[in-house]
Amino acid sequence: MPKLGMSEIRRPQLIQATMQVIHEVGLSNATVAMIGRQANISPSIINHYFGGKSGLLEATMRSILKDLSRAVSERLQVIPRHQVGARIEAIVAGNFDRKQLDPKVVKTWLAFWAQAMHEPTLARLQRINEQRLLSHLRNELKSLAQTDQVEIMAQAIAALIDGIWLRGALSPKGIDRQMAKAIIDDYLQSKSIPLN
Amino acid sequence: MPKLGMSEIRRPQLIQATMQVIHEVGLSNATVAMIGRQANISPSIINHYFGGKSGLLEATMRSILKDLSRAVSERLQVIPRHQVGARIEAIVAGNFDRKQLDPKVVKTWLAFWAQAMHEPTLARLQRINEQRLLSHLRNELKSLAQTDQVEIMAQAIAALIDGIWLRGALSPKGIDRQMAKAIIDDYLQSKSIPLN
Amino acid sequence: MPKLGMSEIRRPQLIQATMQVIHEVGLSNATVAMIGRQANISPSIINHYFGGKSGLLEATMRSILKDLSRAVSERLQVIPRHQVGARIEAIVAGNFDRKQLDPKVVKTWLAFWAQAMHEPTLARLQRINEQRLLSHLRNELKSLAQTDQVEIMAQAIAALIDGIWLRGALSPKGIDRQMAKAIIDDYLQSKSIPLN
Amino acid sequence: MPKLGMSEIRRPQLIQATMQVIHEVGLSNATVAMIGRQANISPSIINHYFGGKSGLLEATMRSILKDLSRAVSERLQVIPRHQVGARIEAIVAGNFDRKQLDPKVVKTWLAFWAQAMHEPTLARLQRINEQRLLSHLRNELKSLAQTDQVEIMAQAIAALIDGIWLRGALSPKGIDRQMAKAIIDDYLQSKSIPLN
DNA sequence: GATGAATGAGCCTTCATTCAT
DNA sequence: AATGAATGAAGGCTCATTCAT
Repeated sequence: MPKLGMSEIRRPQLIQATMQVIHEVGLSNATVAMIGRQANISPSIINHYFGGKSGLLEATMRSILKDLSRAVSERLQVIPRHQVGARIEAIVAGNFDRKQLDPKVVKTWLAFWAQAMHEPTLARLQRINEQRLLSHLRNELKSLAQTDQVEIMAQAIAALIDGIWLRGALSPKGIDRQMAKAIIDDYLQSKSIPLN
Repeated sequence: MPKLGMSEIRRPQLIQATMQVIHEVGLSNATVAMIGRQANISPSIINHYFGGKSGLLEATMRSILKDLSRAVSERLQVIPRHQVGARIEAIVAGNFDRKQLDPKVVKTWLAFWAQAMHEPTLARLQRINEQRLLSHLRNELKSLAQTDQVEIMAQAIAALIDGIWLRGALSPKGIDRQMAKAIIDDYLQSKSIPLN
Repeated sequence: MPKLGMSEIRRPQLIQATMQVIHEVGLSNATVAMIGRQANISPSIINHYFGGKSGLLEATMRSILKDLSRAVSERLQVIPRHQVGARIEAIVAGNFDRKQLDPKVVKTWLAFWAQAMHEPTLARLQRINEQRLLSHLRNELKSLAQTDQVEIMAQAIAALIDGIWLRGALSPKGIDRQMAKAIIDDYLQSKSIPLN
Repeated sequence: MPKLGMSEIRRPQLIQATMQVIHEVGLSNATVAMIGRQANISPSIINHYFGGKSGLLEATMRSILKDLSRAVSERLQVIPRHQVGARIEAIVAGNFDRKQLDPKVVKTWLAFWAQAMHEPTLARLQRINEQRLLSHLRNELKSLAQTDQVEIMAQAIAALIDGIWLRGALSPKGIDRQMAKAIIDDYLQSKSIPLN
């Protein structure tokens, strides 16, 4: 966790460097030295401010999660409460925001997931994120159906988002934003949710 | 890839040990020595037969993929061609086969995905698997709708399967097989696909 | 030292294989497995018959030394005792016998020397060879000069032989047999030794 | 090759330690750990600065070659151009400089030669040295004889130097500096080169 | 605050050798 | 006589981390 006092210019540089290196060689092959070199920062300082390699990954993920959260919030803010379909589309769009599709970010997500299974700190981070999406969706859906259906639909949409994202991440073609929207809109229509 | 000649008794032991160790400490912390100890096998022989740590992961994933493939095939075999809904349910059920939900297997999958982004051999393995699911689904759906819809539905079901699987994997509660079936059946009903 | 009983066909094969592998990768990188493969012989048998890697090098050098010894003897036998110049030339020619110039043999010699400094068994072998050349030369020269001069000339000729051989071995052009003869003949002439 | 920045005190220590260990157990048995221990330096730092074991050998040989080169140059500098015999004696003496006769150095030379046949970097080093001696000698001799004779004499003296050196290195008595001088002076006299 | 020198722990891998067949 | 499976020991090297400047 970032001690205050670290130059606020260098922090984002370091986080970008972390993602870049993970992009190039993977988390397990990434070394503190590589990351430092990428950011033109001495490796020692990474230890000093982030308390080691895993602290750096945590900070990096916090940054990505914040971006994700903002991408969703911004889109929701401009859509009235009662336009449920549009609001769900906004949530989806936020999850497929351009920043989240950057290959660097994509690879960092995957590395994060694999690592989160073995580091409690990361696991907590992951759980919060997982629940946030669900709760956003439940929130929108609760006016449209009864509890059981709400739960199923929320889980379905969340699964669609994550599933499309994952399959795209693993495919050489990358994540197709249009396709994602088409698939989920189609689902919403099947469920008679008007998109406005 | 496993040279022939390795005792056919020890191979599966070694693969189980690999998954067990990945389960316990994660792929990046897993050492050949740990795996050897777990299987009561000298680390040297692992290198001899699998050509190193990454060869071992590859062999392990091939084994998991074969299990997955069989889990689907077996279920499909007993359902007539024309019962499309049931066949899709069979595909889904195969993907949520008990073996695939074992935490050891789940963690190995995640490690595999993260690693596949940086090792071509693993990437190829991953791509084959990704396509196999899609092609199974397209095959079933093509008698029900026109091409465009088939594609969207196939992608949706694939995404639901992977998304539910992933979210379950990352959740402390694990993967809920009933829930998975409920969500996907609900989707099929929305699409007016009879489940027989 | 070769236990009797080893197939007399395989022994020379193994020695050839040893030199071949030393030629290709050097002694320190040569492994028993490589040598076995080269000779189509299981590595275990090398241990069985030669008592390990160093025993194999010893046997190989014994074989080379025997060849060298024979190359000299054969040439001396056909030259009358009193034709001292010609006999010295014969000794020189034997040391530059075609077999001794084979790159495989050359590299094995160098490896042997380096190793001999640290293995008594090899050192003894080396010492015998070193003395044999000197004593051959002293033998021929003693009728031509007085003791002091004999010693100096014997040492000089021995040094010329070994020096030319060594410099050639280390040069990319290899050992030049004609040049060797020219240099040493020139030396003998300077010393007024008639070549007949 | 040595990255700059390594403490200039420790570099020579490390090179001495390398020779010492080669002296004791030979190059192939020498381990980075042994050398580090000998110099009171952690093995890791050797890799850091020399890029591995072979880099260390290279640095060590460069150091020995520099000593050799200086030993010759110093002696040549104090002898007038026209005293050819004395200058050749100086070259010889430089090659038999006390430092070069140290058993540690002798064994390192032998190890170097054997290794140079299989490592291009070392081979280049070796070739430069081989040519330097010849060109020194040709330079001195060219005023005394015609081209053909010059070449033969240069090769002869070079061979005598290396041959005496090698035979001494391999002999339990070591290299005899007086004997070396006697043999080569004798050769020069036979060739009517005045020693002044 | 920042750096680079230094380290020690540990991992992958190789290999000579042994053993059961 | 011969083999190939198996092992234990060890080596080179990498890397996160610490320390003195």
